Amino acid sequence: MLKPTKTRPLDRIDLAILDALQKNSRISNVNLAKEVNLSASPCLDRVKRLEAEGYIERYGAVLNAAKLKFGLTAYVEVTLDKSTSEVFDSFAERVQEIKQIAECDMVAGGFDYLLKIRISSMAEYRAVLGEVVDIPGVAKNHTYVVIEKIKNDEGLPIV
Amino acid sequence: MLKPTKTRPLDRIDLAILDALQKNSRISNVNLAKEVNLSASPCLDRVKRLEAEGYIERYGAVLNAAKLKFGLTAYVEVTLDKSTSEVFDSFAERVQEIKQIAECDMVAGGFDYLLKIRISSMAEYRAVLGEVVDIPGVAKNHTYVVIEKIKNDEGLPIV
DNA sequence: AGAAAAAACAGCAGAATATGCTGGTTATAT
DNA sequence: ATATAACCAGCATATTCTGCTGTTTTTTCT
Repeated sequence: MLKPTKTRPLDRIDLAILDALQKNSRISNVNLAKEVNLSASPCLDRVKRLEAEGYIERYGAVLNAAKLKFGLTAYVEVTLDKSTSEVFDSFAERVQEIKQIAECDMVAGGFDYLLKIRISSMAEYRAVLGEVVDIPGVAKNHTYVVIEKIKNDEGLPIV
Repeated sequence: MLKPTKTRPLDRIDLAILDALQKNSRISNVNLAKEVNLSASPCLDRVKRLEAEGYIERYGAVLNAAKLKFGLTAYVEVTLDKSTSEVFDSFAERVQEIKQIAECDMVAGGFDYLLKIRISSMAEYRAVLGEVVDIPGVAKNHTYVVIEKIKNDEGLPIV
């Protein structure tokens, strides 16, 4: 019989560590320990455990999109004309290859996929849209260009 | 007379540094230097400069949403019934307060705002939707629940 | 409730890293 | 061609990481 991996629930300190790290992943361990009222060693132990248990997927830097020529964002709704796993799979595959597609979700409620694309200009948007509509099975699409960012994704509200 | 701040374009090494950091912000400076074929000091200088010039907005940890009770994602399209700056402002203000709203963009092309919400259950979704429709000026909304994540946002494709 | 076991904790020491400084090189502009 | 400025590598010191030890607290089982 398979013993389930011992998965202790997270306590208040674990959540404080996760929140501190998602707000600033380059904080030194000693400062992190101070922030969560722990000494350095147990704090480091907990961070290692949270990493090992998969609560932390990765540490990343958030870059300034506008300064790096990705100032425009658009959402594209895509409808496929056939619902076969073959069409789904080839669509998913092509989506990985088009680097301007930042995110792609399969959704329920009216169309099939919602794409978030990041581009530098409408000319580049036009080029990307051309690539998307050429994917086999794509029947319809509709684009919504972002005019203003109202709320930025700053991580999970775990506190 | 105001001298424009000397803004040198980014070279290949700068881009390599930014890409390495967005993929792993906790890399040590000496390893980062190795990766971009530099010695430690100039590498650190460049990182500091990229931070100061705003290319790096912040360093964060990406947490596992499913393990932290945010396993469901939904997109909500919202249409307002009046286009006054007063309605816009109060909407933006309320959006900041509702913590399940991870992202909010004002868009052109059919409706006014696209919300990305993260919740743990349909019951919580129902509660959040109630809060959204109670914001003054909200006329219509439509929800698309995410069935499958096809492509995750892994940062800007700067290489 | 009490004893045994397990987990968590703080402090310490050696290894690794960050960081400011110096001198030398390369690129840029006049 | 020369002067100027930016960039680079290496070094020294201060800080931080990280594994280890003994102690305390919490949990579990009787």
